[in-house]
Amino acid sequence: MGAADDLTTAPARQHNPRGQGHRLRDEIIAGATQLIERTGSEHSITLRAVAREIGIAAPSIAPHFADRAEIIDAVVATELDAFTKALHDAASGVTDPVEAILAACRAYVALGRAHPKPLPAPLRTPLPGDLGRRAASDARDRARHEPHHRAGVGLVQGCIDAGRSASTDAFGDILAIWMLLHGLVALPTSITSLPWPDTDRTLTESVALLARIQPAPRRRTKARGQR
Amino acid sequence: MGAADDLTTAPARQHNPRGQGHRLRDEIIAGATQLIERTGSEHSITLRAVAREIGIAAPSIAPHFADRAEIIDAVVATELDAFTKALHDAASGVTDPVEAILAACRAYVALGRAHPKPLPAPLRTPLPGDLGRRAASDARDRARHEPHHRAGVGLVQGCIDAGRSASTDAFGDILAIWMLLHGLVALPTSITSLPWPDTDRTLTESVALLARIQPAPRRRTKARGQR
DNA sequence: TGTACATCAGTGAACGCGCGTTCACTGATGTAC
DNA sequence: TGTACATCAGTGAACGCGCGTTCACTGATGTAC
Repeated sequence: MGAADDLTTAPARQHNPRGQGHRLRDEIIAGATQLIERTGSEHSITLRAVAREIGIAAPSIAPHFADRAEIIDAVVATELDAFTKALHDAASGVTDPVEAILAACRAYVALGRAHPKPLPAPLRTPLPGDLGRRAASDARDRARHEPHHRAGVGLVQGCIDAGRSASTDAFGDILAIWMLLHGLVALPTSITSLPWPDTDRTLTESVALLARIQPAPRRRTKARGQR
Repeated sequence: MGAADDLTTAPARQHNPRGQGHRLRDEIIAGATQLIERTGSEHSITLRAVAREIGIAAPSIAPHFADRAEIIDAVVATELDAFTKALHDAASGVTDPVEAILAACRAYVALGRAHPKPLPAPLRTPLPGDLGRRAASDARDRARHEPHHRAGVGLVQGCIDAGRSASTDAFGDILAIWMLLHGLVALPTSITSLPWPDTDRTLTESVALLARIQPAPRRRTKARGQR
């Protein structure tokens, strides 16, 4: 065991500075996310596997997470934050209210499909399996999902206010749209043998129906080629 | 180890008759289904657990199933058959075409929700995780899902033929409805903290929209209080 | 300014457990002669 | 009609593996005196 070994073997991770132990928590979440993305399944999340992934000893996880469910929960929470932000960004630059809601819906589907099959799309099967059981902390769960729900209500309301939607229940209609989007992400991915129609066409048409979009803008002085 | 033990301990299962070894296969599927229903997760399917459930030795499974994925696959196939049949039954007695499609949709959601959370609703997350990988035998996968898809096309077509639907694409429209139903089953179950609207109302309204159901029946001599 | 000590951050060997798989086997039943 | 043998259906002990968890520890850094 000469000095050479210190160079070839993993050099015994240097500790985080005092009071900064929580930094490891973020590394654990990042490692778990990588693991899910690489293997395509949250099955692969075990304490030992995550520890291996980021090069620490398995017991070092204990101070930060009680069990694998807590780690997965943290991954989901992180992804959901990014997801909510991406949805917001997708719609925020768009002035036409119908185009805005469609842009958000397209972003939803794109994000959902970008993730590997089983878990990490926060939407795919939002809180699966045993996780669902422990994440039952309803207040937190709600705090996670309400932001994009509220944003969705706003998008439908925008169409109503502009006279582009006949909806009288923005609250309920956006949930129906959400259900459709969930299926639009999940079904063609898992049942690959059926001849699913073009995603964007389905999305555009079906969202328009569920949002009760009206064909004519109703505004008198609609500029035509104005874009 | 007297004769009394033969009565109190499990009496060393008597073999199936010669040539009937395949009977055990059905027992294994039934045991696995029970296990999933009881634990609420296909995680609980292990060769040993299934063997325990039906009182056989673990190696006895090997001749019938190569691994746990094959067992889960068989459970899904069995459930899908029952599911397709239930959908058919739900709609077959109904003469009004709009009511028929709604009845099938209600049956879909009821069946989906009747099953424990994660797997066994064949629809919930149809072919999850590692299963998806191995069930890639596309021809079989298609043979499983095409029957209820075709039935769905027929239901929409029935509405079109009766002048109750403005749909020009029964094929695509039923798929959009399927996506909605998938979300209607999955989302309120997994995200319990949001104030989901009444399921039946959402279903009735949204399916009518996606199937492009027209408000007026168009038939001249519509009987009013006829039931 | 020193120095002893407490605390923090993390290690590494060892454990018991359930898992899938192997291997030699048992006992009933059909079949060849 | 007997009898030896092959086959089928399934058993039970043993294995090696990865897992979560325990336990005593190490070494750096801040703090009290």
